[in-house]
Amino acid sequence: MRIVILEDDRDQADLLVAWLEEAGHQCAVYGDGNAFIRAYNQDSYDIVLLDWMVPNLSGLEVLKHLRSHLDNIVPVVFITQRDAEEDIVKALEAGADDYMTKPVRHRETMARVNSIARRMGFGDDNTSENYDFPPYKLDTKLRHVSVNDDLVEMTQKEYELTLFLFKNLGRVISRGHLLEMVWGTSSKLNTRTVDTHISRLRTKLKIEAQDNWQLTSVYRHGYRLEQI
Amino acid sequence: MRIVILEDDRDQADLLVAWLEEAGHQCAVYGDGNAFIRAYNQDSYDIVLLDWMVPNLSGLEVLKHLRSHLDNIVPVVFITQRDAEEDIVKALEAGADDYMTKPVRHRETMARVNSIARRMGFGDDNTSENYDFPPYKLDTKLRHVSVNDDLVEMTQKEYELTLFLFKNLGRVISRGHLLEMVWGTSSKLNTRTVDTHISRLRTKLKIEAQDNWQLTSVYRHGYRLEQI
DNA sequence: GTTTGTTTTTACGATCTGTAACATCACGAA
DNA sequence: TTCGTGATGTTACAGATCGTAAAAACAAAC
Repeated sequence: MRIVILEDDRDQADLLVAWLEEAGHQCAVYGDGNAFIRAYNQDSYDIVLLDWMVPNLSGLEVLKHLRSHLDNIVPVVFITQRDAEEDIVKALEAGADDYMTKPVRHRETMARVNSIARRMGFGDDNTSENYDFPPYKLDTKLRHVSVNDDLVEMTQKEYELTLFLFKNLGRVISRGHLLEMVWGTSSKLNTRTVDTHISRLRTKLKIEAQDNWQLTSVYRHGYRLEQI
Repeated sequence: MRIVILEDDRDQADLLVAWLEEAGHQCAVYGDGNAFIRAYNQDSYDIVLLDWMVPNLSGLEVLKHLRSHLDNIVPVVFITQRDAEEDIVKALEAGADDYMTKPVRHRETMARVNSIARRMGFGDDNTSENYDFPPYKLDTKLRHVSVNDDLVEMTQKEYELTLFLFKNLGRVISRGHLLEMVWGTSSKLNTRTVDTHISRLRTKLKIEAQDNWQLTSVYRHGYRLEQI
């Protein structure tokens, strides 16, 4: 998964990155609040790890900005000093999903990240979970998508993209994010492949014909599938 | 939120700023009445904290000037000595929304600020709210704006700006404030982007054709959308 | 090698958005 | 009051971005 970390302590960040990359995740690290927000303006991630004490803008400020302006769905794990209990309350109230206290430990970190991953259905393929958002149905076992119970003929890539979009319903997903999670190619941002596939999905899923669904582009960012 | 503080005691101000920034707010501090008014001439805020005793112009004078010349909507919290009860009456009569007595305490301060924040709808995502100001209607779910039930074709930026203006009906909003809340860019004040977009909105919303609506510029400040 | 189905690139028109340009307006100084 | 300076209103435009169709590249099966 794509994980972004806000942490000004270099060593601390390196440690987290090492653990997470070992587990097969992709990490981006920013050292201060403004850099983090600038980055999130251009891109999207699957998990956010926020340190409380960072230069420039506190983690809490970043969190509030994230929730109100950028993404109020992405899971956020807050990292704070062990003794600052009231910080925890504030962080959770402001929309954090979980927290850890410093010093962070390997097992705990991976447990929390994996828990989120599982909850998001990113585990292995044993999550034979199905999705039912009328008129759409996804059968993850058979890799079938249907509209009003009519099977939609889809290629591999189209199915993967559809599944990912449904897993991130309501969120703006950057092209980089899609390329990485669906195509597996990091870098390589100067391609129009994503756009082409989105266009094809719009046709195949008959999005236009549904009055409560839209698959919209967000200028200079990416795409969002939502039910309204 | 954007909070401006008038307080000449450096320590006192630092304390307030620390608390407020910790809670994710953005603060500006001025030490005397004239500086405060000069600042408010150039910018707008979501909350004003006014100390009673400041050099140059008393808090009450500042408040009166603020209400009569600058902004008679922004919530003002007045800070006064514990024993000066008559000051409180005067302050509330002059248009203050709330007051606190010195020495200010953490819990109390945050409670009052949060209350205002909640009242202003800055709390959580009350984004499912719709707005109905005839002949204008905003559907925040569909991100649609209509005039006399005719859908107005808008780009995303235009919609965001419209929404923000309606959320701040009757208030003068500085360009800096708009750039920060709609564009997400602090700094960068030497652009005419806001003006251009406002102009486009005037056309699309047919402001001129409505005899009880105006979207006016306030010289060297910003813009105000109001129903008259 | 050919066929067939999939994926990516290319191409081009439409759309979005900030800047430039210039006319007009507001305000303060003389 | 008049005048000058800087701010605003508005339109035009340029560069970037997006939608989509069609061509090209690729890959697997025959």
